Amino acid sequence: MKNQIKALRAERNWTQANLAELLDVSRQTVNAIETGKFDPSLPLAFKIARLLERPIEEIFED
Amino acid sequence: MKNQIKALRAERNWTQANLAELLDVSRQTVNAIETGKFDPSLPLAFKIARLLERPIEEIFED
DNA sequence: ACAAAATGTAAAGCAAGCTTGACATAAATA
DNA sequence: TATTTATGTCAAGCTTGCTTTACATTTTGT
Repeated sequence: MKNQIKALRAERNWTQANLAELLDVSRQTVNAIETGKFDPSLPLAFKIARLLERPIEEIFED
Repeated sequence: MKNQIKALRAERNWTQANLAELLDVSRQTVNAIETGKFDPSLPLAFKIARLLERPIEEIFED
């Protein structure tokens, strides 16, 4: 599953570490999701969508 | 995380087994999600949303 | 060029998602 | 009422999501 996290994060000038802290997960988790190593859980996807102010379907693509 | 799967499924007169087959997961998985035992993975949430013709955010609530 | 910050990656371990098989209870129907 | 269909639940096992620690590489800034 692809996603637009890296681009949306960059728009905000957030580092992976910044985003990780806001999401309350580890930096490695953010990196792994961005680089497509795995998909976030549904609750984490909701948190990401809220922070990046986009519907889940706009951030993630199946 | 709560969800509206049971109601949306009922609208369509689908059994848990019907939905499970359409989603390509086990009946127990559908049951567990409906009864709140656990949340679906993000890919499964996408499948559910497509089948039930609603955005993820309308089906699931954090 | 150099140092610092950011990103990528790996291993080991625990938690959550999902499987199959089996059985109990509830709801629908003949 | 009796039988079938639907739902709930449990256990054991496998896979995936996420953690911490650690280190290598790339990018940024002086």
